[in-house]
Amino acid sequence: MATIKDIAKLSGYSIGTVSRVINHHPDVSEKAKDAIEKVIEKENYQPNANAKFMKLKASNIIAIIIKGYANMFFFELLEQLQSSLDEAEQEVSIYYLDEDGDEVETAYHIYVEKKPKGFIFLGGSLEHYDQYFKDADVPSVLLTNDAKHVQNPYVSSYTTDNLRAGAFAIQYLIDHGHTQIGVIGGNPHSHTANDRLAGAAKQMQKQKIYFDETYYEPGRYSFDGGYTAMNTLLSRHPDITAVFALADTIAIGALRCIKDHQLDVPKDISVIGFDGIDLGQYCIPRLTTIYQDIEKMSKKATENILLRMNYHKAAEYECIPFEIIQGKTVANRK
Amino acid sequence: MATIKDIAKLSGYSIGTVSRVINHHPDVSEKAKDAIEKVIEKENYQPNANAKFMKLKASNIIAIIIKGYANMFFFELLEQLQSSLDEAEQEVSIYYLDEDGDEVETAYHIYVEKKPKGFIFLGGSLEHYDQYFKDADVPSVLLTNDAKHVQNPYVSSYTTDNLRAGAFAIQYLIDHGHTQIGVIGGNPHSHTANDRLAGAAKQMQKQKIYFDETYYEPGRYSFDGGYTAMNTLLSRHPDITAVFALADTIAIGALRCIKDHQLDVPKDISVIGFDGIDLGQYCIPRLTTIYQDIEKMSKKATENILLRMNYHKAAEYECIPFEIIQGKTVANRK
DNA sequence: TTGTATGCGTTATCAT
DNA sequence: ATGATAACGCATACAA
Repeated sequence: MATIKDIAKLSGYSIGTVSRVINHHPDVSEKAKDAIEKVIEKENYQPNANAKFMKLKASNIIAIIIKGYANMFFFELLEQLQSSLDEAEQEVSIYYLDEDGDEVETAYHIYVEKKPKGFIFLGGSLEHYDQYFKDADVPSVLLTNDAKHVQNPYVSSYTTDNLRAGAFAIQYLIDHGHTQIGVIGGNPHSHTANDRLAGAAKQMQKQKIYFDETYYEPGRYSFDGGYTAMNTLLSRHPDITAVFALADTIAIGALRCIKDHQLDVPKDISVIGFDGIDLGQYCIPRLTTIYQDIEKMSKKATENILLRMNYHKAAEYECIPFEIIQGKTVANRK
Repeated sequence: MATIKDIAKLSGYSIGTVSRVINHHPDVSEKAKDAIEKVIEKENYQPNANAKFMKLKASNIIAIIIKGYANMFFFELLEQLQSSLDEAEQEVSIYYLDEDGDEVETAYHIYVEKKPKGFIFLGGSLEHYDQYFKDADVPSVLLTNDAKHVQNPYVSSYTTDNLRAGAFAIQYLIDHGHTQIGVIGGNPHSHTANDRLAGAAKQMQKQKIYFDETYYEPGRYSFDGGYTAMNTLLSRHPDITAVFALADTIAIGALRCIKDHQLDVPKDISVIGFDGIDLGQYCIPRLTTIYQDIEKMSKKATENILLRMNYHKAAEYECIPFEIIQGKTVANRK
């Protein structure tokens, strides 16, 4: 492994000049540049990033931290983010962590080691943010969860209005004549799931539809989680005519479960999902679902973080409007 | 951000002693340990990994490098690997790179910066391996592609026998009475796809089934790639009765495409996939597919790399037997 | 334009 | 058991 010293020795120049060539500094003669670059090429020299970052007070990257690496929705959101950031010619590093890892701790490690100019969090709730980042001044954006409770001027957030969207999904089912409605997926620790559920429950109450905890079955964010939850719900309430799945992956598991009960979607049971992932439109039948506007979400996130990296500005918390994708999994009962 | 120096000053001990406490070295008094740990806790001190790795000649981690981060098959393989490595109490770091990135270059960077004890590659073909790792002695395992061509005693590989598996899939269709068979997915740069295709073509030739390049349509490893390829194939050969998709994601896209042509799977057209991902068993109808034994594959990979990390041993190249998952997407035409 | 010297936060090797 | 210090690879301020 060649180091900068080796390159210096081999090229006949000093490490100072070599360093300047590596980092494309001006004040260096063409001759020196050519000679040094030749040696670098020949030796297959790679600068040691550890040594490099140790010196730097701030790098030029934005770090994206993704919580829950099997989440297809985040994948699509990530793609959008990357293309937005590419356009702005902004370097990014991506870090994945487990669904029950501590995203703030991870971020702090990255902060210490890589000194990114900003953070974008996909998922997570940023608890104990202040504990770690008490005297840091890096702008962050939290996506899909609200950051108001973080109470930190450096943390913005863009979210879908889960409460309203949950209510909307239920109203959509009601408009199609459903009165026996179940809800599946999520867990008490997930803010997003809780809000969607709360919105759904409130809307049912408002419309005088009977709904109690037996009509809700939690489950992991996976196909299997959806299958299992649907199974439980179906054994408890065989008479339901519609189900609101708190995520598309869950809906897809439910679809399969319903089929295995010799029932038809949407004739016997209607299903509405949440997220609007690609896969939903490859399902048979195509999934009806609440679409989170990932394009707008990532645009806003990119703009905001780019802006706040340069100018000091207060954090903002915004709700992005959702839409409905009318697939083929909701039947009209009227 | 507190450094080891601050901790030393605040605790009244020297940085040497602090370092010993951090790294759980023996020769340190209980008293010093307690005092120092208290300060570390209070200051929320995190060692700077850059400085740490700069000193270390070798870390204790195994690096897993995944090429193509939207590949569901790799996700499931990764899960298996992680549980195997967890069992062996082996620390791992995971790195993703784009489908058309250079996995060897990435690995070399990681090698220089993190000095892992071993590499596991998911996907990729390790071209130019020797160019980068000429005098490194890190054991590696390549999964899903064969490493014989790498010709390096440090690189093992475990693969499904794609050639035989491709032939097997075709024979399965022939056994069910199909004689007009198309193949979709993959590209000329993918070894795996090439082998599966070659196996398929050979088997058709052997069984005197007519097959030329118009019966094959390449495509990206995605739902959309499958949809598009199927669409093209169908317009070229509306009379085919069966399709071999070179990956499950591609098969799922094809399923949707066939449906959109008002055709039924499997009545009008049969579909067989490759990989055996979870999602396939949530499809409607359940996907018939070639299952790659990811459990065995990851067990072997783990054993081999753990072994070779400790004893010097030649690389091995092994084929893992595949199986068929008999779903509901292949009809009997006889 | 180029070279030299210092320091970044750690670990490890000496002493003590 | 503990402290002092060299060394890791690099960037940079300063000197030449």
